[in-house]
Amino acid sequence: MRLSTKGRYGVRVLLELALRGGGTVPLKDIARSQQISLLYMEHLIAPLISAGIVKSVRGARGGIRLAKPPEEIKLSEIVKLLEGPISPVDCVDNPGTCARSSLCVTRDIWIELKRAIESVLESKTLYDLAEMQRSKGHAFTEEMYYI
Amino acid sequence: MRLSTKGRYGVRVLLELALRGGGTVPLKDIARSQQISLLYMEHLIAPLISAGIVKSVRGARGGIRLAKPPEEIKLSEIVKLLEGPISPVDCVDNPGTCARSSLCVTRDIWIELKRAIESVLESKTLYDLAEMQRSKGHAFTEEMYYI
DNA sequence: ACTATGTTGACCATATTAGTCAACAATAGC
DNA sequence: GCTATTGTTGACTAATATGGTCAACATAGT
Repeated sequence: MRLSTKGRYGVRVLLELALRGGGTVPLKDIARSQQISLLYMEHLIAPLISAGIVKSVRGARGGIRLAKPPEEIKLSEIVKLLEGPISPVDCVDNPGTCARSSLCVTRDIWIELKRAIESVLESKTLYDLAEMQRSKGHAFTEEMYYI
Repeated sequence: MRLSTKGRYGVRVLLELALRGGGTVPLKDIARSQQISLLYMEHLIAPLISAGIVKSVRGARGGIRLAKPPEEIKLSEIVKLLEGPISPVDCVDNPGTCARSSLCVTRDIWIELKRAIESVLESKTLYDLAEMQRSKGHAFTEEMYYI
């Protein structure tokens, strides 16, 4: 039940965008403040751009910004885009993968588990995270100049 | 957020033991009815034996059985033994792994996520699963002879 | 003794993860 | 229009995890 760096990094990057406000931010700056490899980050961003969560601007003084207001971006979206389906096992979304799906009670448990996970991730938006961050008394500046 | 075969197989094996009642069952039989490689299953069982969830008997007419009543075996135990800690990311259990843990709101989300997962797995025992299976109208026999 | 089981550790193929590199595309500013 | 600065893409790679097999051994029943 682990999250890979994709999901973790992705959420951090988008949270930083939310905290910075609406401006376009070069990948390099985010990579530095989040201490993520720039080249790796580029690959993380790609699916977020395709999905219309992030908008990018090429060329000098380019960068990325949120394509939607933070309150419209749920964590579940981000995690699904970067980690794939939430389901702990395949048969949850796709009963056909296992012949005993219809009789299987372990599947029922995994369904319940998926719902529990999804309910947490559906209930939080980037706006919520940004608010949490601000109420911790550490807005963007501190994160920015870390290290 | 995926479960490996270890966790899935492990739960299925133990559920079959619970459904069969208290008797000692050869690994071979379980491997056959669950369609799991016997040699792989042996490795799955080992940590369950060490943890005192399963008792084994060597030699002719040997096998395994539950070491405790099914209602005392929570799914969370099984999953933890076979998959490792429930936490979606390391910093949840071990804040020291990341210098920003104390200021990090994404960590707070992962903590919430862990709690949601744990709450599902803590609330279900093998007894509950066995009951669910029986009330589905498909007790052990059907599972047993499933090819 | 012999056979039927479980135990252990070494081994292996494949997939996934986490990244790097190089070539390219587009934009701003001169 | 040139150049520096950015993002885009696909190929590549090292390390690790996954899912399994094999062989040697330990132990119990007949």
